[in-house]
Amino acid sequence: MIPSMVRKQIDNFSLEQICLSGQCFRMKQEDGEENRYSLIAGDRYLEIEQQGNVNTFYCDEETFEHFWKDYFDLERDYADCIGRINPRDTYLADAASFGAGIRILRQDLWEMIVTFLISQQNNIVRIRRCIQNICEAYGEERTDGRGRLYYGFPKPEALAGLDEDALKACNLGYRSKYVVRAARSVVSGEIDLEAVRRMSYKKAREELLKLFGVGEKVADCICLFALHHLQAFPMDTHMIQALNAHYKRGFPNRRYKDIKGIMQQYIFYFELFGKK
DNA sequence: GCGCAGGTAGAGT
DNA sequence: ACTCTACCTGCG
Repeated sequence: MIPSMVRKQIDNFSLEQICLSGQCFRMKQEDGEENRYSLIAGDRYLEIEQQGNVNTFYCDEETFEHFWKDYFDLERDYADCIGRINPRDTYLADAASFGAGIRILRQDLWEMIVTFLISQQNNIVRIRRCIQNICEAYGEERTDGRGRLYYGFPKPEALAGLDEDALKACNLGYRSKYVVRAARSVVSGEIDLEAVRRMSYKKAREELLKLFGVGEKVADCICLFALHHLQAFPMDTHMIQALNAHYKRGFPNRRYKDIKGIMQQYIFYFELFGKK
């Protein structure tokens, strides 16, 4: 049987940039295969090949239309967002031009809660390893299209019963208890993820802040990368530095009110990878 | 050895 | 309302 695939031309879409922009820790470039990426989202596995603006998604049409199109936010016109940048703001214009291929994904809520709990005071290499570790230890085994084994993301139920320090074995360090307690909060119904999904940005943020270990930065990352609240503007150390250097009179929140999160990603990515 | 990496909770002013 | 510090771990 020939594996099914979907081929699409898409502008402003760079898998490399999405992969590096630090919002998705389960997408990686396949070694030895230059333009090929693999991605695990929840329990789904996808391979994509990217040559210029031609993208081949290795899945059937139905799955692409129903899931991945939405996941990668392919319906949104990012050129239009970039076009809204104040031309006199050369810093933001440069950042956006550098990161034009970034897209804000629509990732799984539970997965983002755990991922960004792990991200605090941590570096990207280790974050990826931590996630890989908990998936291998507590995620369900699955096989991809080529018969290779991979692990889904551990469900709250799989983590809720653990000792608070159990995930230190997965290199989470002091973040172990944050993750275990979050799992308990979900399983006990103390926080209702389905309800959070339906909430406004303000309400969802408030709700997420109730979780032990979730502060403002992590709550905003979850709002942006899982709930697609584009008003969210996560402030981490890099953003504080960038805003101090380039927006002494404050970031123009009003102008970008409904797409601040996209601008945040351009700045963040530019700060990390754009400087020579 | 020491400081830091995409923070946060808790205690102390 | 601020400011300070401990917190795991690995890497330079």
